[in-house]
Amino acid sequence: MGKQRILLVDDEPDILDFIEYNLVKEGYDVHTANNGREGVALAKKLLPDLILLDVMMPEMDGMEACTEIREDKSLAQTLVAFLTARGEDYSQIAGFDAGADDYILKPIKPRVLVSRVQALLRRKKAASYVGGDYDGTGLMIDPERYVVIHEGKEMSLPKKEFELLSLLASQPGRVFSRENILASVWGTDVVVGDRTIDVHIRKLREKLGEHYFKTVKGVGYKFVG
Amino acid sequence: MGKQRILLVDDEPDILDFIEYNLVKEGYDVHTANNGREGVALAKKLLPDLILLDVMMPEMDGMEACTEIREDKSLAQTLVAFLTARGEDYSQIAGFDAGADDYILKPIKPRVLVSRVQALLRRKKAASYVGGDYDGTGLMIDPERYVVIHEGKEMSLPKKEFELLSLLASQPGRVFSRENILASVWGTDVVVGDRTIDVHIRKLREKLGEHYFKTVKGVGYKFVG
DNA sequence: TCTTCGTGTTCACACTTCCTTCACATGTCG
DNA sequence: CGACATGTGAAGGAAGTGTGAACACGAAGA
Repeated sequence: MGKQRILLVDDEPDILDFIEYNLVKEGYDVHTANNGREGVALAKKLLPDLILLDVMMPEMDGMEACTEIREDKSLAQTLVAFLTARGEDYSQIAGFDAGADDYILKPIKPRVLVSRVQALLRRKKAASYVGGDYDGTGLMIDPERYVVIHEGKEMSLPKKEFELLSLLASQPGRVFSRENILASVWGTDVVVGDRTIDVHIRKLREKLGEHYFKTVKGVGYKFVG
Repeated sequence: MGKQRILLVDDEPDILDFIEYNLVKEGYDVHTANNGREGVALAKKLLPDLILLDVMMPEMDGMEACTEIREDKSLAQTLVAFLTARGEDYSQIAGFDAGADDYILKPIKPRVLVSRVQALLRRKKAASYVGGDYDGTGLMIDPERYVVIHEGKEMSLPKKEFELLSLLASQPGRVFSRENILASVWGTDVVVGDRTIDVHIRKLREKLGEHYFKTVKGVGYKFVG
């Protein structure tokens, strides 16, 4: 399942570095942006697991950004946490529910930050798998045993295929762009041609059946339960 | 099963030292953490046999930690015991069942502690046979004597092979990553190349048969009953 | 002391599977 | 019909694992 990805958005480079350092140390895949606009744009590409959003920023502040994030369906699974200074107009934040999942107070203490982040991501991880109970007909993905149960048969898939399937099936019906898929399954630093995705999709189709994977031309692929 | 591993979580260094001393003396492999957050993180790496958890701690208290531990399937086999001071709000603890296996009252008396711990781990040991009752065909593991009964024949395995087998067979079907295996069988401080694992797997295959051990490329190994 | 054996580790090499790429075919939409 | 995106088959390379053998070490015994 690779590293979990965090997007960090703040306009102060010092704070960016500081938080990034602490999260990278814990093994997260951390990306940064300097303002809300950049942050939202990057979020759509990366599909991070968690976005840490400073409230006070130029260009687009945290709450605006959060609102946009919440409007984007592809980011429905992404958690958002605000970073707020104690002195800031708290009522405004508390009163206006932009859909954040957590609030973290500045000044930031590394341990607190890390444990909050871990807690958030743990909850997400626990809830991120498909199919729920197996009814005998559908498709069930079991990440712990690394197998897929399909029409009663248990089959094991190669790593990349398994991860690709896991991603698509995590939100049935949702279209994932090639960019999204590359970022999630291959990671952001690996460079592979995007035709590679097609080939893996083909293999999944061969193994599980055509109908599960729908191609959306010019956009990407989606899983249909 | 070699030394049994105990993770001790408490925020008071004195108590940590005191308990650690007493348990090490009894031959346990003791690790420590200073708060719940650290404790949970360490538990996932070490997969200890028993976790002793102070109830009152900063960062993350014992009950929170226990709840999280119980949510992690890889720790399903791990026992949890609370350390509680007589004065602490006992009703809260008794009322909220976080899934602890035992409660040990402070102040801690060495003899009591040790005997409770031994009792807990004995129960665990007794319950660690594979395949339930022995039907003459399967595989049975006897941790007391470092012996495996396979197809009616009793055979003794070298330490590392035995521990590796015990680990994999403790949760048949589950894939263990090389990282997990190293932490559990070799411990966290020993440094060995992970190809070593392959070699031990090979030996187990030679002795017990290919089919028990399935390789999941890029991920790890799993035991198939 | 010297040998012998069992164990644990590492290494080099063989092998298999998987991943990726490419070229070309097919399909879709204006 | 073009222009573009995706499907398909095959081929090469990369990554990960299996395998045989050598070495180090300590224990047990001659």
